Amino acid sequence: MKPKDEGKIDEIYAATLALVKEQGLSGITMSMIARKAGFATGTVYIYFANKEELIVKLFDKSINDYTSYYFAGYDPSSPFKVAFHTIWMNMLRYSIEHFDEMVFIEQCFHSPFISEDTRKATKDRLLPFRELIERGKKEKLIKQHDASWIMLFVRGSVRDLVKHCTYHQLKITDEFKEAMFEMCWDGIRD
Amino acid sequence: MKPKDEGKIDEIYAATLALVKEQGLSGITMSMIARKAGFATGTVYIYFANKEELIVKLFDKSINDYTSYYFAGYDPSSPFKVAFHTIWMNMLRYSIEHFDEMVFIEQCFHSPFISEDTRKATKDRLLPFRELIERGKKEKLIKQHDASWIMLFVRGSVRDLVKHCTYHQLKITDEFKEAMFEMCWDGIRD
DNA sequence: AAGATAAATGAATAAATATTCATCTAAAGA
DNA sequence: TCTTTAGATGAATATTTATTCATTTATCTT
Repeated sequence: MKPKDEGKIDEIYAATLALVKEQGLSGITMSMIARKAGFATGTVYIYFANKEELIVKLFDKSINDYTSYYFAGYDPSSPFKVAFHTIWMNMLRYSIEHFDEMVFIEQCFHSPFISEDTRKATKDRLLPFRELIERGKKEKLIKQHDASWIMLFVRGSVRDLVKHCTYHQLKITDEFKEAMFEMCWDGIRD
Repeated sequence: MKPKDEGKIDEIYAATLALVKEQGLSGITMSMIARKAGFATGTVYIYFANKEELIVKLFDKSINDYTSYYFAGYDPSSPFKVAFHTIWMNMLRYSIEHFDEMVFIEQCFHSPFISEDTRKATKDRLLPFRELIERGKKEKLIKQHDASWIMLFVRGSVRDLVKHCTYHQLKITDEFKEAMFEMCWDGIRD
């Protein structure tokens, strides 16, 4: 018998992400995905029962990717600013290297494919970040605001920044990264 | 003869925005829009030649709304921090009061309806904000970074923050607004 | 090398959606 | 009031898109 080529799943995912970045979730069809991945339309249905399953599985994978990126190399026992810097740079790196995933996740949040519950569950994934913020508050290094407010403040700026740079093909230099980090840090520090 | 009821256009717009917020641009159909607005499907085609025209016109209107909101009551001759505060609060107010428009604009940027050129033209609308930032740099009140970087930093945090509050039905108190403004300001000031 | 099995194909079919249009109102002007 | 005109309707049609399936192809097992 001929074995399933599991690598094809990743090619289908990649094609879908590329198309969503270009056209949005509303602009893509199963045959476009197949063509972009280099297969016949029917092949996609060997790996996914239907369009919804494809979207939902890709969403799960994307959420996993993004969480593991955020906390890569994060050592909770290191000094607060070091730990914060690690996570901040990880956020930036994720947004740059997985820009299409980020766009896809955002689009899914406003789509019939992803439920309210799934969206809320996603927040829990950021628990380690929340704990770090709480620690920073306890150590009196950052402002005593609600941790959610601080997380939003930090993540929001990272994301919009990467979007802008990607759309305008601006190079994200180390100087730029450090300038942005500095603004974030000055914003939250006590 | 029976006159066209131009008020219907706004009802169609409102229905479209509401649906896009719930379902995303991918999840809406012309008959859904008509039903939500309380008309027959065909009625929508009296006011708009087709779906694309509806989306594009609503996009234009939304972009106009958002620019006029941003600069409402803005007096370029007032002290820098006052002027900045005005625009910042306007951004926040727009994001809150026209949340669905904001979501719609974002979705349009990744859709087949809006061209690359249109997207880029949108940036020019923020020229007065850019000029204000340049002035702040000249007066040595804020950091000497590229104005784009500072604009991104400011807008990104406002938007993500409103999204979060809307999704979680959190009340946006005056205390919250001031805390967020303070973080932004501390982030950019020299 | 031959048989068996499941993947791959893409044209055919089903389902969903956009758009039209014959018919029916409602308002304006005579 | 009557006529005229254009808006409103929603069922019918056209178009697009998802999904299936008979056929072909590739790989594994013996």
